[in-house]
Amino acid sequence: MPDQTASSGHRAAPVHRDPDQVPVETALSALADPVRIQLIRELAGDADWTRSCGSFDVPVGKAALSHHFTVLRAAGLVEQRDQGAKRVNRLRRAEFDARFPGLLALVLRPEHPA
Amino acid sequence: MPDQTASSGHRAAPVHRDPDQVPVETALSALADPVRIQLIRELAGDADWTRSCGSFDVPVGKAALSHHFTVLRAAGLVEQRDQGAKRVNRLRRAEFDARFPGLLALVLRPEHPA
DNA sequence: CGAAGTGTATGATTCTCATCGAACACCAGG
DNA sequence: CCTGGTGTTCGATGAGAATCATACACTTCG
Repeated sequence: MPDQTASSGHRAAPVHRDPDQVPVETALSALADPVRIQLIRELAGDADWTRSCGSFDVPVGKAALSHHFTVLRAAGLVEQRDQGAKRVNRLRRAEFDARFPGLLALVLRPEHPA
Repeated sequence: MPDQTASSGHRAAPVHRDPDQVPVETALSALADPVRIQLIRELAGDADWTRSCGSFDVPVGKAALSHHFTVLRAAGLVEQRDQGAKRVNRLRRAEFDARFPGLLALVLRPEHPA
């Protein structure tokens, strides 16, 4: 009977970085990619811990997707948690916004004025 | 006897792009480079039209420097004007900030306290 | 005019990064 | 236990970016 806190296992454990320790240049280059921008936007649209990595509609394979999440974690933009077989995500809104005020808003903002 | 408005000549004329027509991704990748960040920072420290392209203390050659300015122009970050033999620069603070509020501030902000 | 200074254009080189395919590890369910 | 689903890792590939050295165009000044 599986524990309700789930994940009794010992797995790789995703490497996170606190937004406070992220250089500006890293944050900018993390967001300067169309695929990652789309990930952030979709992630912002749903509640925390409701989206698994594979649930995003992006035009890349699994390997590339995994890479993008690594970049996002290293930039302090997303947090990941293992939930059973899946790895679920959370956008670190408050923390990231405290470190880089307004930056997330620019990316989440609806595209092209005209 | 040189005209006081200077530049009687017919030269290449630098290609500019209005910040309103710049995609977010372009702005971010333009600022996601250490050399260009330094250029923006130095440029912000002095008055408009007082800095020529060669007056920046960056660890790259002339060709690469010229390339970086091309990128900055295409991102709507700087404006250039020919003044005699030199090409002088101006940071498009207001216009760029109107298009991407807060972004320039993040880059100009003093680097991580610790 | 000739020389020196400033910036651009071109071509080649190097590096980084995004991507894929395949192999592997882990979890859940029959 | 075996199978299908999820995600990571590895190696290789390709595209794009940054850089340099050289050559060129234009300006200014002697």
